[in-house]
Amino acid sequence: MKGKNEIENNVSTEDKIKEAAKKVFTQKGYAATRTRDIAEAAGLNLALLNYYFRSKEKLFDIIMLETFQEFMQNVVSIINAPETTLQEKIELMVSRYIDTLTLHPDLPLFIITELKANPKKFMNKIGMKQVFADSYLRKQIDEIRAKNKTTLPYPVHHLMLNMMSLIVFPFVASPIIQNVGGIPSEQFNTLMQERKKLIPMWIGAMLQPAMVSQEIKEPKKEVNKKK
Amino acid sequence: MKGKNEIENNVSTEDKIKEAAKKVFTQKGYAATRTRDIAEAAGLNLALLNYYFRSKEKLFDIIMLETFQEFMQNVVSIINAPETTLQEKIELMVSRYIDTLTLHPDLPLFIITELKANPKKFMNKIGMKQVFADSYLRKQIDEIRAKNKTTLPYPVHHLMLNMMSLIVFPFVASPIIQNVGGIPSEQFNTLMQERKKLIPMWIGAMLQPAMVSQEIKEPKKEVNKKK
DNA sequence: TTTTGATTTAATCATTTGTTTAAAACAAAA
DNA sequence: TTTTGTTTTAAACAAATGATTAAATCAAAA
Repeated sequence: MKGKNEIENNVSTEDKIKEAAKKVFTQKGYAATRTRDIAEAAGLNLALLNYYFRSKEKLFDIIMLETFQEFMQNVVSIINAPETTLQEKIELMVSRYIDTLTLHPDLPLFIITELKANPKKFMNKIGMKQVFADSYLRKQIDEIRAKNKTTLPYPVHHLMLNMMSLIVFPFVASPIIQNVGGIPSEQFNTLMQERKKLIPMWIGAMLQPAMVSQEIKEPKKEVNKKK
Repeated sequence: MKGKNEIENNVSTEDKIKEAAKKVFTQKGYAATRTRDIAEAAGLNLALLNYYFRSKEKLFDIIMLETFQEFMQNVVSIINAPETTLQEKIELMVSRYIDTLTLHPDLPLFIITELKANPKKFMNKIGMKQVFADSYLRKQIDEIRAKNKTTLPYPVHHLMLNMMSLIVFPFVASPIIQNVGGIPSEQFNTLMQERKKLIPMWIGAMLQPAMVSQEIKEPKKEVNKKK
């Protein structure tokens, strides 16, 4: 026999709950969300959460895992494509991430916070160690270094770190940038769009042997200029 | 008359509470910390928190404000010094921030999370809008741009954004970097130390008119190379 | 020493919050 | 229509949690 809700408004209550849970959890974090918040956001009776998912924690684990995988999948398929050049890979990653984060700016802070709150719990279930080390992207970077007959004056890790920093941090820090830095949200989005072109350029520069020791050309400072 | 605790072990109970509160709050965030956690961390009776600070929230507000100001003070004094060159300012900021964050890696995530959870509350009390826009650093960057007879192909905001991203993000994302990226904590710290020299170099490169459109020199890709 | 006001403690309170339960509503099968 | 298994609801429970209280303790002043 079948319950009434297999298809209702085209979406099952189970999915309504997941949708609402994802919204509230990613916005406020596990500790700050009340099961009642989720029920209200879903427009459903509180008891349904436990009926479908047993407990707040089990529901959260599902959301957390799905969100994390969704977030990482973005990058995995790109960095392992054999048919794109390094330049293309970088441009693709930057562009796709900025689009994703513009739509879902809460994701990175959510993932980082919850992973930090409970590292052991998710570390295993995620099985994602070495994604970068074994990637095709990594192979291509090594190729560049060989071709240029130069060793970058720093471990490759910095490159990946820089790329993620330049892409993700502005979104993570947007509460500060917008409130403290006094940058309104439209201007913020414009800046992020500009970065689609700028970040690949900056990363490119970091791969140039020529820029090994850049110094800033600036007017000599005179101390006590004001006497 | 005087209570017994004016000086005890050289530190008042009020300060013990603040110290413990700062530790627990910055580590777990407001929502996830229990007043009992703080009392236990301080080795004090639970009721003392309310005796000295009235409520969890009032105690939190004090910690939050002090922490934020401490975090910002680092930068304010540096970027407004008239006697240092731009290059020196950048090196100083990078170096000091990396040292601070190595000692207190929880600070940025804490500040960002709590500011996001309650923007209105802290926005006003902080009075820190326009710190960058009015800074001496900003003036110096504009000088460089004039001197180089080039306009950077992007708004100045990106520079400050990049610097903060390159410095702060690795610490914010350290749960991912260490657990998912499989980088142990000693190697992580080594990387951060390396960045004291690298970040000023990278930022320097971003100020060069020459690097306006860097492209990566790489071997041409052949599709189906494995055929 | 006694007194006094501040500080600390153990116990308790009231509210919030995750979860359960028993009954009602429902939709499909018989 | 009646039966049956599923889904939903209102109500209640138990534990957690922030806050309060009244008594005990303490250190300095008288």
